Order: sequence, then C-alpha cells, then structure tokens
Amino acid sequence: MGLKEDLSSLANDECSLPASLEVIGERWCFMILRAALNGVGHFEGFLSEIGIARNILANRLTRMVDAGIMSRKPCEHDKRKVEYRLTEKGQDLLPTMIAMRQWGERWETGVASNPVLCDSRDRLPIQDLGIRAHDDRILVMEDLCWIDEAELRDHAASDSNDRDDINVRHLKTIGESTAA
Amino acid sequence: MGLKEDLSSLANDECSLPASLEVIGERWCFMILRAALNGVGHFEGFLSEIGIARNILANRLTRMVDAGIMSRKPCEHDKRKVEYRLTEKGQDLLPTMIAMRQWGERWETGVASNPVLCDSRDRLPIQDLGIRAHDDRILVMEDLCWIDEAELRDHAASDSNDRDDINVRHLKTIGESTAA
DNA sequence: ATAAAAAGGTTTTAAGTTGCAACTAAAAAC
DNA sequence: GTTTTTAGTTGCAACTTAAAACCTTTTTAT
Repeated sequence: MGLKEDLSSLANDECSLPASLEVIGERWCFMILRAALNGVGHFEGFLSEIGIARNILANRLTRMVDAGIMSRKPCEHDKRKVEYRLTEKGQDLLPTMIAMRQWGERWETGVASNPVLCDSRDRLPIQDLGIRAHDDRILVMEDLCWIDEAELRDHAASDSNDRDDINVRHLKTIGESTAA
Repeated sequence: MGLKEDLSSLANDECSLPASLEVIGERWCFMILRAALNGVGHFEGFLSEIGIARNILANRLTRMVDAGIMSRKPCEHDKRKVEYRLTEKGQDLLPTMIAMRQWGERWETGVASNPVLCDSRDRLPIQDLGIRAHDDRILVMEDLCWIDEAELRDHAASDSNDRDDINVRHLKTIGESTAA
C-alpha cells in the first residue's frame, strides 16, 4: 500500500533530490533552460526573452556553466558574443522540465500550452510524463513503495533460481540504467 | 531536427512553466513534498527531517496549502497537532520530483539512492522517467519540435480522411489528457 | 490541581539575495 | 573615429532568509 522510506535516510544524503536542488533549485534556472531549449544562446537573448535582471542572469549563467549544465564559448566570427549551449547534462533535464510544465497545464493554467511539443518523426504530441513500472504500467503514489537495495538484489538472485530468466534480465537492465 | 518555439510566446504566458514555478519554484518546496511523500505529516516532523527554519517552514506550508498542494487539518485526538497531507494536486507532482531525483542520481551523486522506489505490485524498481512519443518510443532533445495547435488539428482532420481512424483517436486522447 | 512538556506557530534581528539603473570594456559597424 | 552592440560589473535600496527567543494552546505527569 502506502509508502514510507526509512526516515534516517531522509535527512542525510542517501537521496539525490537535495543534490539536484542544489544545482537546479535556483529561482531562474528552469526559465533559462527553457530559453536555451528554444534556441536562445546569447546573453542579450536570455535577457529579453525571460524577464530577468542583467546581474542575476550573469550570476546564473556562471553557476550553470560551473555546474556543467551549460557551456560557454566565445563566438568565432563575432568575438563580442558568447555562445551558451545546453550540455548533455543540461539536455537531460528535459524530462524534469516537461513534467513541471505538464503539471502546470493540468493544475495551474488549465490548458495545453501552444505550440505543442511533438515528436518530429510523426509530428504527434508527446505523452504526459508518468511513473512507470518495469512493464510500462503507469503508477500513482499508492502503487509505490521503498525497497532496500540489498533486498532487491536478494530477490533478483532467488528469481533466477526458480523462475524464467527474462524478468531477471529486465531487472538487471533497469538497475544498471538507474545507477549509470 | 532542432527545436524553436515562437519566441513571442516565451515571454508571455502561453507556457505553463512559469505558472508551475510560481507555485513550486520556492527553495524548500520539493524537500517538503518529499518528506510528505515519505509519510511526514506534522510540523515538528518536517522540522526535524528537513533542515529548515521554523518560520520558513510555517511560511512554506501556508503557501502550499493556499496553492492547493497540501491540506491542513487539526488532529482530532490531539488538538495541538495539525495534519498536513498531499492533495491530489500535490501527489501529481510526483513525476516531476522523481525526474529531478533520477537526474541527480545520474549526474550529481552518481549512484542510485537507497532505498529504491518500486512498484508495490511486483516489487521491481520503477523505470527512469523519459519523454515518450505517442507510440512509446523514448525521445531526446533532437527528436522534438514545436507544432502549432491549429496545425495539429488540421493534420488530425486530414488523417481521418485518407488514413485509418486509430491514430486520430489516439491523438485526440492525448490532446484531451494534456488539456485536462 | 498544578507544573512541565509538546505542538505549532509568531516576532525580532542580522545576514544574504534580488532587482534596478548606471557604468565599463571590448569588438564590430558605419 | 565615432557610434552601436554585446557581455558583463558595480552600487544601492528593498526584500527574503535563517537563527534564536518568545508565545499560546493542549496534553501528560505528579
């Protein structure tokens, strides 16, 4: 049923949420990411698209570069300009950003934003982000529980003894991708 | 290929990301949500589990209740106590929180947090959250594009003329769930 | 019944952060 | 060679945060 992590591990750093928030929890960070996602790559661009102050923008861009989310590169053909781009790490924040945006659509603005984010292959809208079980079922809060890593490994080991191999291989794949 | 939203709609409120950030962008908000998710429901509980100051916690809880993310209810058997619970709206922030946490695991802490969040039905770890096309393919930034809502509707209409009906029904479902 | 402790706040004050406006410095355009 | 563009920095007032002390109500212990 419910969901209750061992609380001692809440305060200390067994959870990476505090670590994430350290980097991306600042006030303007996601707005800068969104602008970057939309092709903005220069200081004055960010400045005019987001309603942010110059000094704050300078500060945030520096931090984001330091955090490895953005890269800063002086432009070759125009040396006044600096090009800011999302790194791979920055691009990997896309699911978080879209989850946030979709939540806002459902509960705050009440409408789908326009334009709509689509798969460029078939030009159809992307799905709502959801929590998925290993077999792709969508899960809600009541479906979730915390299981200790050790217990999980035990389970996987005993599974390979008395059941077919497919589930176990699946579990291992997920385990690796989560750890990577 | 790339991805470039009409920039006039970036600044004004065609996008719900700013709306979301207005509510959940505050410094301690996600830590409070995490604690709530883990079964914490009282003031002193939040206080000791997260390292937050009393006055800030009081302020944040008030805001989150005002925003409809948490409910506040005086306890019946002990009238000193107040019970805070995640509302449905608050629970719906779970995908965003987990996306953030998984990003932190991949890029900040470098390890999967322990304990592991699992599906209580089969006790296997949940998947990494990803952006999915309507047919469940995982998409990355380069696969995405912005399409105007009007254009999408046109496309759906012409599809129903010269193709089978299934894709269109799928599209409509997604459109509705996104708008809800 | 009375005193002590617990729960959930509020108040006060210092330190830190934000945001605006003005300034600078380098490179490019005219 | 003057003006404009780009990407910053600096100074300052207003606001926000954090820590500690205080307050109020309710419960438990004596």
